[in-house]
Amino acid sequence: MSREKIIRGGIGEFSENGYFKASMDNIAKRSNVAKGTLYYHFKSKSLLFKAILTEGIEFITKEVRNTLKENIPPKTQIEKIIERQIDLYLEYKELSKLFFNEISNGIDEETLSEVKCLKAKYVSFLSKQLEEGNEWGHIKNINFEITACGIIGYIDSICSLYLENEDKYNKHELVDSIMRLIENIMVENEK
Amino acid sequence: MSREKIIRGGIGEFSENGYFKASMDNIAKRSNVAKGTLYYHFKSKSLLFKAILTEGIEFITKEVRNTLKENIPPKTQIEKIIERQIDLYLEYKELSKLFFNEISNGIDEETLSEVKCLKAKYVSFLSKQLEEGNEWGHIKNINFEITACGIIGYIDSICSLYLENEDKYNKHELVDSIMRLIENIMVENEK
Amino acid sequence: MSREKIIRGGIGEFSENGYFKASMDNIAKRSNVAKGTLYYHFKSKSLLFKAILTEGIEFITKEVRNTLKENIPPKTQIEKIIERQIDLYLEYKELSKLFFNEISNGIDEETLSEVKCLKAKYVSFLSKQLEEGNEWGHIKNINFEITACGIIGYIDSICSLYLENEDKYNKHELVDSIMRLIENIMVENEK
Amino acid sequence: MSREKIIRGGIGEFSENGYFKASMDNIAKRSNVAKGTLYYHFKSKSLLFKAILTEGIEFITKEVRNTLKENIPPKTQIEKIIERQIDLYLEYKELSKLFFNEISNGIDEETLSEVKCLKAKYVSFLSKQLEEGNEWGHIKNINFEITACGIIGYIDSICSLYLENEDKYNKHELVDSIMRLIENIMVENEK
DNA sequence: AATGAATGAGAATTCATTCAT
DNA sequence: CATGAATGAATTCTCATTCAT
Repeated sequence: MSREKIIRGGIGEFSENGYFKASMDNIAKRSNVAKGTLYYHFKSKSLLFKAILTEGIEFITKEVRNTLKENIPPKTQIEKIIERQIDLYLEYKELSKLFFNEISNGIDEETLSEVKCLKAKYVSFLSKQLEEGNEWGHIKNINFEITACGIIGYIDSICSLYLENEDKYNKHELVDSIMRLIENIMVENEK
Repeated sequence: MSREKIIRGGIGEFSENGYFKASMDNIAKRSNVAKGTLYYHFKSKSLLFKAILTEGIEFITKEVRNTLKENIPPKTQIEKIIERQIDLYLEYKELSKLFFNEISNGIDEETLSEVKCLKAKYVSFLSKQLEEGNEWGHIKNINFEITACGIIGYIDSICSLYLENEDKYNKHELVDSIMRLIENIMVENEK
Repeated sequence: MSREKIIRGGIGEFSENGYFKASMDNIAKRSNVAKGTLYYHFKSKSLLFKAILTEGIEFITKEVRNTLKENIPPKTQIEKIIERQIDLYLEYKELSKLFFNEISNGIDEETLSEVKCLKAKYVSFLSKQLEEGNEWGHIKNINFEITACGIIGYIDSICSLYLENEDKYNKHELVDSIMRLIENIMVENEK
Repeated sequence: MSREKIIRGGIGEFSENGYFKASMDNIAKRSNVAKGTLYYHFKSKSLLFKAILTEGIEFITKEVRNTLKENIPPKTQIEKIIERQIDLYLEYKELSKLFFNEISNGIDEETLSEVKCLKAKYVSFLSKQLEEGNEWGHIKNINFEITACGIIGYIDSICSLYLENEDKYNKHELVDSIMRLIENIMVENEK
């Protein structure tokens, strides 16, 4: 029970203040547990952070994977994936902010590298989808790892823009702006 | 003289450790000045940070603007800009890491918003280039602000990837991966 | 337990060195607690100072009030009050020095005004005693607030003098010197 | 020229913020001189403070002494002195606040004791006036040093009260409240 | 499992003072 | 006489972590 409360409280505190300005005191308050309880469940601040990030990214990856369906054109597949990721980003914006922006310098080496590994896996997953899609397409000579990584940065960037100007932009425009870019490397075979 | 030394020392310390883990003590040591000197030139840590970021982004923006030439096709124009930005990112990687990744939560409100403003101006600049380029092209219905913002996130993301795996990837692949994406929205008139 | 130790240590340090030269480090040492403990119990130096002053003046006021008895001539009443206050001043000289002398400029606005309020209440209390006493006496046209305030300044001033020259003066002379002054405005009815 | 400017600037800064919160930086700014100039004229902060206090008290003492006239009744003499002191207090309130309230703990031992000496001299002067006046009067058994010291505390206290509530009280009430107290120990011979 | 008082290392910041010009 | 950049010791305050209950 407490563990769950702490994870939720931690997501809020970390995403609102960033890893460093987040304090264990505040997390305890937000979670309605005593400070000692934090340390009963998690050995340290950075381990709590890692747990949140790990569980968060696992959840998001699973959700995105669930959009995969068989027998649909790869272009549509990619589109679905991107659409789903954007939706998840906007729905779980706190978690997303953590995952995409708080993985920066200063966090202790070990945690940092484990989290980077999680992110790399996600890039790898998207990369494979692109590659697979491309097998049916006609564009060669593209480095899919790089492109996948770039697309994730692209999505992060525009979702942040959207969240800061929710009235100014339209959710559809986000997906559109990416699809416009990648549709040409994902041309169907029959063409 | 001292001021210059501090700016240089600050860039190193901030980009290596991030805003929060960076300490004024270390900055003083790196800069070879006494701690008090830091405060003689900059009223606070966050103001030093802001100064570094402001001067840094101004330098980068100016450099990128210098690639603009008249009478060349807009697609080439954009390509030059992106190429230049990637080169600058990789050359001034410390500064770039600061500008692209350290603008996150936790930094004090005022500094944060001023820095966001600087970034927004940069997005705006790129956006205008895209728009102008497009006037000669044939694709409509694209939100240039969003696309420009996304492209910047894309560049940041792949440059970081590159810097962490310098042996694995090739600098040309970076530029390529973007150009492949945007060349289709930047088709020349005569087509 | 710690809180009590800190209050005691704080009284000593503050009265010995004044608010500004008193250091939290020293207070921690005097109180035999770690520096962090100070901040666990009191949010800041000025809040610790305020707590000490507030609790101190409450104690003193209560003690002085306890000297009030019914059915004794007002002149005697006043005499008892003044005698008691002087005794308390000399007994709790550290606290008294704080209350009477350390409420000066430089302390942060909020603390300062709250402490001034405490002092004003004390003036008010003495003023009422004078006024009540006077109802039985014969002197009119005196501003009791001003007189009460002045008497407190008088007491402070002579007690300080006494404490700095304990061998030179005699405790009785202190009370005497005031009573000689006010006995004429506190003449009994029957006269 | 500079010296004079610094003294004036110092009085303002010290009385507004107290000795400790006053900063040499601010004094320099208020005085329109560079910080180095401060140290050209005064070896240290506490020596500047001492200079201000010494010159100030000398000025005030001289002014009060000037009210002395020959061949007037001692009671009237005392009254004139007190009236003059109150007037000076209110006219030079900044300086007065310094002289009466900023002589507290924390200031370095040497300066402190010299300033205390100045104050003692002033007490002594008033004491002599009381004593002399009394020779013509009829009250014995009073310690004039103590009474003089108390009266000075009384005056300080009520002047502070007045300055904080200038609308509430009347300047005449201040003098009155003291004279009412001391007139009885200053009865003329012929009575 | 859970608590919260206590800790102390580490950080930012201040400011009187110095000194080369 | 006057300056102001540079200094560094001292100070307040923060906060992750521990531990007895």
